[in-house]
Amino acid sequence: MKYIQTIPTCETCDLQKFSVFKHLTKIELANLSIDKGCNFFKRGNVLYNEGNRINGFYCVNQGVVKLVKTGIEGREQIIRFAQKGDIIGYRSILSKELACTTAKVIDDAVVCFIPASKLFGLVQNNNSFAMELMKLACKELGEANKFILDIAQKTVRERLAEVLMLLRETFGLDEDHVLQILLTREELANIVGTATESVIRLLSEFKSDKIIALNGRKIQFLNENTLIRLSNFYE
Amino acid sequence: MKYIQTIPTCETCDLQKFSVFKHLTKIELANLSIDKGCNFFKRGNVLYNEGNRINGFYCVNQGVVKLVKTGIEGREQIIRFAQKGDIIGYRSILSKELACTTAKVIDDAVVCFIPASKLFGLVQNNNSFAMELMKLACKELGEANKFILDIAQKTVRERLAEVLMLLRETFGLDEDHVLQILLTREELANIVGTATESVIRLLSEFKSDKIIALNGRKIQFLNENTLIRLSNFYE
DNA sequence: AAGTAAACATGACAAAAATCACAAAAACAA
DNA sequence: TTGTTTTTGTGATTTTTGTCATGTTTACTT
Repeated sequence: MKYIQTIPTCETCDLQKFSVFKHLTKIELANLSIDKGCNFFKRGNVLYNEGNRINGFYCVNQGVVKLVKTGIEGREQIIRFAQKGDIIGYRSILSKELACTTAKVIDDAVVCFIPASKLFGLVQNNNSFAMELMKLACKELGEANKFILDIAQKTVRERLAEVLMLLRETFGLDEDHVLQILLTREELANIVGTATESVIRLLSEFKSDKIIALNGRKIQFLNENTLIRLSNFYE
Repeated sequence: MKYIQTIPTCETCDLQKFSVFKHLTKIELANLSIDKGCNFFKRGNVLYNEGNRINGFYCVNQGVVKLVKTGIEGREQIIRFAQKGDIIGYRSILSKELACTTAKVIDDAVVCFIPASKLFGLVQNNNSFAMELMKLACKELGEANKFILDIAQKTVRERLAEVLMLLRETFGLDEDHVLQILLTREELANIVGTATESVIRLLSEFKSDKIIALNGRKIQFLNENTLIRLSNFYE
């Protein structure tokens, strides 16, 4: 964890245009920058731990953070990812509960920290912001509900196929159709909710079926339609 | 579905004291009652279907409603229950998405319907209400995340034990320790995320272990500590 | 009250997935 | 670079869970 020399100000941060902060006035943005902390975190760094009381929320400026819950015998379940423009920790502030996840950096990141008071201030004074925040929470809730259905009803193969497509949507592919996020097999297993060995086996199966190509942690998408079909996509 | 003669007004509704509406002024409550619909629904009635665009939200005055997502081959997954004082449908209004669940009555219910415009009006003009609503969404999100972990990592037996304890918390027991909600084995399976046969087998197992007693759909709790232990409860 | 449909129960079996054991490869640190 | 740790990969085995078949009981309908 390294202190950043030039703290990106919220006013000049181009991420705010697309984020939950998009309806803030110049003054509100300037005010947001005051008291704001900003740090650089390497892969493996933890922003906060499950069960912590956090007194602010985090805005990811660069890199990728995974939010995980720790279960039986320390086994992690990845709940979601946060990348540039995403905010994390706001749930536990708003519901006045302890953090329900651990936030761990998986791709070297620059993350800003904003005290809870600022969040409450904005909610009080800017209705559009309150609405945006609510929309965000409700969207996440919808996604969580969808995931509950999937994990309850789909096979591991279907879920892995679906997770690959979700990762594709979230992180995109480069010009060679290579997924723009590197995850260990264990991390993949911790999203899908299965054993690491199962992911390894299924990935090689997808590979021999020419659906994907593998090169270390790089996953190249060769046949997305089949992947969608394998995920038992409906609706 | 029967029209109620005497529509309960929001001002006189004693549920509002404990609900998300607790910070509304008398005037706001009176205003909420205008345009409000209120109906009686029998078990099996559907308030709205997954995929519907709903233009209002529902407040449960009496009875129990289950929120389900429909998955593979029509198999239902119960996401949550709503009972007296709970509101449903607000998620899809706030996130401006289609309903992500179907709301089905499982215990004869009186349910009020409030147009979306009223909700937006309150969010705009009453910051405490906006905060309450946010808190609610964030609390639900936390519960959903917890459930994802459970379903991903626990065995069916552990999940059933946990679900029984959750139902106990939500609906309570009578003086004979009988759970105050009647669910079919299939509905239990649709909460736990397993096959109906598995629930039947595990319930009889719990019964022969003297953890519960069964009488039709009535479940009597004989040994809650063992149930908690079986649920692999930690933290 | 009789007939029909739904829910409950149980056994046998099959499928899916976890676990264990171990080896090879890759990543990391000194 | 070398040694160490982590990650990846594979086979064998066991456990868990789902599916299918069938019979019984209970609830609902007319």
